[in-house]
Amino acid sequence: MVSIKDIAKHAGVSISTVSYALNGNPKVTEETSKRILAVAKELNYVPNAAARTLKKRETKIIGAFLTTFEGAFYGELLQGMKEELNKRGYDLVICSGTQSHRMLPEGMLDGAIILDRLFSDEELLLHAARGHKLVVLDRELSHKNIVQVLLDNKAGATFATEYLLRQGHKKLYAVTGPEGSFDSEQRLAAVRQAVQRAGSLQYAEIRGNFDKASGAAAAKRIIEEYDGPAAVFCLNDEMAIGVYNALEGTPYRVGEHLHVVGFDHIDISDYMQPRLATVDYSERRWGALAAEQLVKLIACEGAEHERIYVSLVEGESVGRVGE
Amino acid sequence: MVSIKDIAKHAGVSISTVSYALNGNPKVTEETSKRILAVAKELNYVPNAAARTLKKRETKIIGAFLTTFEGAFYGELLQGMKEELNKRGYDLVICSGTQSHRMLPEGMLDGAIILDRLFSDEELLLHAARGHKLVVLDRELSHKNIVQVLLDNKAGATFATEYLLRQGHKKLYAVTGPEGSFDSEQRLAAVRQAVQRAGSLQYAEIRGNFDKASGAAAAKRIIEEYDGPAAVFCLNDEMAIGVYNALEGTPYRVGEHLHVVGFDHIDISDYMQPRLATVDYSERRWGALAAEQLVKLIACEGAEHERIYVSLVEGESVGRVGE
DNA sequence: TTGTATGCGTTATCAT
DNA sequence: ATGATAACGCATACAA
Repeated sequence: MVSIKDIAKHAGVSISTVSYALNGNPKVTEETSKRILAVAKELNYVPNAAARTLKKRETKIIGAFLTTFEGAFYGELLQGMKEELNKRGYDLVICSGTQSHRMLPEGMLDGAIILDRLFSDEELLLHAARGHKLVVLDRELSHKNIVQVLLDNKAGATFATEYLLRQGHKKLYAVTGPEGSFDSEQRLAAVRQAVQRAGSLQYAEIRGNFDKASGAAAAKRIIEEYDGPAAVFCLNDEMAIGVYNALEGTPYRVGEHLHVVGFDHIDISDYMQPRLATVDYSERRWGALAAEQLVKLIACEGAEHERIYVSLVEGESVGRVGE
Repeated sequence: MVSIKDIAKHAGVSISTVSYALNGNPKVTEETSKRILAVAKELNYVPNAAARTLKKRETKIIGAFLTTFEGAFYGELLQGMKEELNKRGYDLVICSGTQSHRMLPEGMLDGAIILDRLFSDEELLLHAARGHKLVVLDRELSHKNIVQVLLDNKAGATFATEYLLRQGHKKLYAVTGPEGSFDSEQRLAAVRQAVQRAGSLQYAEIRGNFDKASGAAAAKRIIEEYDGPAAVFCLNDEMAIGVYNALEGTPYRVGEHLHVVGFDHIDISDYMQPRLATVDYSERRWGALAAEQLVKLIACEGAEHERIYVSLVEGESVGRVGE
């Protein structure tokens, strides 16, 4: 490995001069600087990250933590983060699994964006207490080193529910996410509120898991007790796909017998037959905003909690009933 | 930040004793060791990664480089890598974009798995020449510090093409991936070979981009010049979805007018109507094998090039013609 | 068994 | 404008 010491030797200067030259410090002459840079290139010099980090106590790397790489990989969200971070001189790495949590306290990251139930609130608060900067996308958590950038789940779920009610539906199912999911719980709370406001109607909740299989299972149960048009709010699109699949080969049709709304507006929802009504938001913007707030937090520039706005996308998966 | 120096002070021993104790070196008494560990826990000690790396010249972190985070295609692949690496004491981080390439030469990674056309062959060879260990999943590259773990594209494309021919098809389209894609080129070569072997039949290639839009564009063109059943081998499933979409609202049907085969066996291919014929392989196994080889390479245990086997999944997207 | 001392590659402070 | 030198936190060879 070639270090600044080698460069110094070859250029006939001291290591401090080399360091200055490499970092563009104006203290060193244009002349020597140019010579040093040339030698550095000649020797294929690359600075050692560990040494720089040890000295400067920063890595210029941000970690995004996901529960798993599978399923919805949050492609656009991550892309949004990456672009924003790169613009601001940071690199992004994606991490998953409890093993990788060590990277935060060990100082390999200047900050982290959390979308990962494998982190407990306590653990995050501990890291924050040690001075690590965090942005959480999947929970509410109060600490001066933590900022929240959250989806407006409440608005989304309210839009969806009221849409179903507006279409005349009197029988409503909510298919939830897994136990303890922040998104699921927030959405569910909004549904309950909207249902309560609406007054007399049949309402039931079915526990799901945010995956296709649990959507299909929910559909099966709904079919079994079918006694007229039912509205089904799947708390994410993935489960709505499961509902569609479960109806294949049965006499029941989406938009006719089961009226389905999803959440997330994932790519294929536009291509589903009938087209899936869902709740839309910009993943990219979400990621970019999270990144922006994290950088501000690190720079101590007064980062603030943010909310990502959502909108309803209507579709033929929901038909009118009643009158 | 609390360092071993602090622990030493609190425990009334020297820093080397602390270091030994923390690393489980048997040179230190059970007694003192226990006391030191207790103090460490008490003080919430966490080792500093930069310092450890600077000294040991290893990070125990592997980087996987992707061209982009978008498209949910690599979830299982990454999961396979992660699980295998974790088992072997390594952590995995996912990186994307040329900016992040620096992590490799700067020594933040003990090795890298490459699936990223943003890396040129020259750049990879340069890193390898510097002693960095690489596994490439998207090209053939010869160097003692590089091992290849490649999909058996040739077998897959041959299976797909021969399947179409077996079903009596005489008119064949291949919809390709982007210019310079290794997978696309390998698959295409195999198609050409199979076509040539088959003798007299109509064959045309349409340049695609591995995304839905280019699949749809290809379908439009095929429809325009339609003059009887046509077989369409989309070199990945994503483009096959595009073909399906493009046919919506036209009188043409998949499995009847256009006979489609894809490649990758992505999740939704099983749910498409009609079910998509495609080429299957285990992403998870691919990732695990890549990880395994990389670790071997790092440990200088004679890693070897590997091949991931594939198989054909038949589907109603292809019907019989002729006789 | 424990302590002392050195160096990993940088940055940065202080002399010169 | 440039050089000598001291950290940064840790591992380890060697001394005691």
